[in-house]
Amino acid sequence: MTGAPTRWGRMLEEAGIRTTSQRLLVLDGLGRHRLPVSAQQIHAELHEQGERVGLTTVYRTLTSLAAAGLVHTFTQAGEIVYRLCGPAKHHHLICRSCGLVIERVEEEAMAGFRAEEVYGTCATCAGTS
Amino acid sequence: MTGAPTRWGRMLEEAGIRTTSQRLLVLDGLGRHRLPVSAQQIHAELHEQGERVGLTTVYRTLTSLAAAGLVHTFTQAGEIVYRLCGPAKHHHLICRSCGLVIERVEEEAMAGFRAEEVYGTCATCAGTS
DNA sequence: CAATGAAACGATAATGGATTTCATTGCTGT
DNA sequence: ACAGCAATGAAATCCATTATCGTTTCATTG
Ligand SMILES: [Zn+2]
Ligand SMILES: [Zn+2]
Ligand SMILES: [Zn+2]
Ligand SMILES: [Zn+2]
Repeated sequence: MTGAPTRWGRMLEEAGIRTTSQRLLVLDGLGRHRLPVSAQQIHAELHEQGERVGLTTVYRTLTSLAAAGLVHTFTQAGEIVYRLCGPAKHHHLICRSCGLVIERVEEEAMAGFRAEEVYGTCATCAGTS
Repeated sequence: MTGAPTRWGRMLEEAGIRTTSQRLLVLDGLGRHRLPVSAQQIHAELHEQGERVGLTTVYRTLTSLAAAGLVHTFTQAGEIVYRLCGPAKHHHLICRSCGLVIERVEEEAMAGFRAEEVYGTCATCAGTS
C-alpha cells in the first residue's frame, strides 16, 4: 500500500483510516455513483468486475467511512444506502421517486427545527405527475 | 362487532375497513402514543395487557391503516414505526434524537423540492447539546 | 336456524439485510 | 526473523418483516 497517493488514498489517510486495497476498491465503487447505493450493490459490482472483496468487509468499510463523515447514509426501501458527499457541511434533499440527492449548504430551520435530511419529491418528478 | 359506534369503529368504517376486535385493539394501542411506535411494540403492549392478538395481524392491520392514510409511517433505527396522525394534509418534522413528530400543514418547498418528511433535531434537543 | 363462502386470523416457516464470530492473513515496528 | 495487532472473509447468527396455509369468524342466504 505504498507509493501512489491517489485521491482515495489521501481521503482515507486524512480520515485516519488505514489504506488497504479492499477499502480503495469500495471507495472506487462508491465514487462511480451519484445516487446512493447499498453495500450489497457495491459488493455485486466489484464481484462482476472480478474483484474479490468480502461482503463483510464492504459493510465494515462503509460503516467506518460513514463514521468518519466521508460518506452519508440514508434509508431507502428498508435498506441502508451510502453516498460519497462533498466536504462542505450540508444537509440533504432526497427524492423518494428518483433517488436524487441534493446537497444543501444553507442552514434550514423551520420552527426551531434543524433539518438534516428532507425526503420528498424533486421538481422533475413533481412535474412527471 | 355491532352496537357501540366508538371513535375507532367510526374511523375504520369511514376508511372502508371492516371492524374487528383485533383492529380496534391495534388502534387503541396506537392511540395511546404520541410518538410513533413499531408493530412489535404494539403487539407486546397488547400482550402485557392480556389481549391475544397475533403479531401477523398487528402487521397486517397497521399496513392497511397506512394504506388508508389513517396512520403515517417512518423509519427509525432500521424499523418501521407507525403514528396515528390528524386528518389534515400535512408533512412531518421528525426529531432523530427524541422521536418527536410535528405535523406541519404549511406547504414547504425548497428549490422546487416538495418536502414530505424532514428528519433532524427539534428545538428542545438542539438546546440540550 | 343450518349452510355457505368470503374475509380475517394466527402459528409457523421463510426471507433478507445487517451484524457477530472466529480462524486466518497481512502489515508494522523492533 | 519475530511478536503484536489490525484487517479480512466465510459462516453463523440476529431480527424485522412477509409468506404460507389451515382454522375461525361472520354476514348472507335459504
Ligand atoms: Zn451528504
Ligand atoms: Zn425525483
Ligand atoms: Zn402524519
Ligand atoms: Zn427532539
